[in-house]
Amino acid sequence: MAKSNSISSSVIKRLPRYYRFLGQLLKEDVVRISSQELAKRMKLTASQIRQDLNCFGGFGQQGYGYNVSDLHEEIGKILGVDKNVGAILIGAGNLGKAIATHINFGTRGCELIGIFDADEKLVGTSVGGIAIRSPLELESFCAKEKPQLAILCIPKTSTQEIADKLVNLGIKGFWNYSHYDLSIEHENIVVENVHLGDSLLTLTYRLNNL
Amino acid sequence: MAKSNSISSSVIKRLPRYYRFLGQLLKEDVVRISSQELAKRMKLTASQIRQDLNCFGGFGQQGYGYNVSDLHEEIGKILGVDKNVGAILIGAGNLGKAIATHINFGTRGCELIGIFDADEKLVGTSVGGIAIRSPLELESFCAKEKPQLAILCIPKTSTQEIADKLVNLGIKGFWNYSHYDLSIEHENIVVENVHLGDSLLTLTYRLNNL
DNA sequence: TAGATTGTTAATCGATTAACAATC
DNA sequence: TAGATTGTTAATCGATTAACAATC
Repeated sequence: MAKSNSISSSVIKRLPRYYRFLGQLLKEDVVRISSQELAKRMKLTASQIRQDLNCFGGFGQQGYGYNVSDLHEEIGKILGVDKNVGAILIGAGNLGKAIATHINFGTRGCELIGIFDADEKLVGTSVGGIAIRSPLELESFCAKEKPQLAILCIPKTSTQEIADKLVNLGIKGFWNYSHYDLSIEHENIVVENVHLGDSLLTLTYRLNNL
Repeated sequence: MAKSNSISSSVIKRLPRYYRFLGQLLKEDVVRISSQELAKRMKLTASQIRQDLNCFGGFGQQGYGYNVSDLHEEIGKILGVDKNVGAILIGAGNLGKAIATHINFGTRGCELIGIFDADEKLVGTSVGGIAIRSPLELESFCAKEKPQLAILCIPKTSTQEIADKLVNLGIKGFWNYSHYDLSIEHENIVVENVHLGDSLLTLTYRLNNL
């Protein structure tokens, strides 16, 4: 897909939200919706919705609007919810365990296939039905199962080192929860740094400046 | 502070990252840094850094750059890390527990002072040294302790209802982890919707479109 | 003083919004 | 056909980058 890389990240970041709202409309048995109605629900402008959707093609019909079910499916395809990307979790502390059990990977084009933790007391136990393995098994596991995605729930001091190692084992994407801004020099590697602490700080800033 | 509300949210969202990087420089015993050096580290432009900082005042010195310790402290003050905002957690499931134990509230101007869960089996137990209470106690607790911030780790179906209730109990800010886009009609309420699932979807989108 | 680097204004770039012809 | 609403182009707005005078 040549076009895909040219989509601005502002648009991409809005796609999951469209997908969620359309899923909700589907649940409410709404068959069709106009950009105007959807804009009202999502607190956006109708213009923006039409612009965003037209990055990927004309999903609507003049005089009618958008078919909710079709549009939901189309956006799902764009996001790749029908894919099955193998994911491994590194670090099974409080946060790692919560991610493993709380995130619905299946509906997001992923499957959690392995969990690793250096703590020997955890190795052998399981979280959400998935056994926790020793990092020593990482190499053979990746060679066999070929996960493409790694979720990092480890201390910031080891993040860069482990990420570099994982790149060599074939990992193409990082969902990074460590308090460290991961950046990978290799080409064709994607990183999503999640900084929950930053999110809290922007909230308290706004709270203190009401 | 009249000025505070006029700061664009693009700038505000970058502040915690500046704060983190300056904290790291401080650890590395770096005394002074130029916008250019900092830009290189943070993968930003020097222009942007100077523009951002000058929203709040001239923290630098021509010909010298910025004093790391001073700038760190100034940004900390702007973000309000020296404040002590009372926070309550609603919902002590996997995610709630992880938030309670994993987030360092103290260094972010907050203090977690109460946890609530409707599950009777959880009431009376504690997480991170804080007792889990019944939602029945919510009203009296808020009247007494006056928390300003609520962290919502509850199912999406009950989010809006509970949030509206909490507004009436004096809550001014919501850190919302439920899979629901919370919006509050009342004035002077701030909401930060965290959608971890959306974050994963944008990552898989990019992964599938490399 | 000369060199370095800020603070700030001006230029550019990109994203959002408005407008409207196309068309269902 | 008439009305509604899209797809798309043009206008606006805001954010980022560049440039440079001020100044330490």
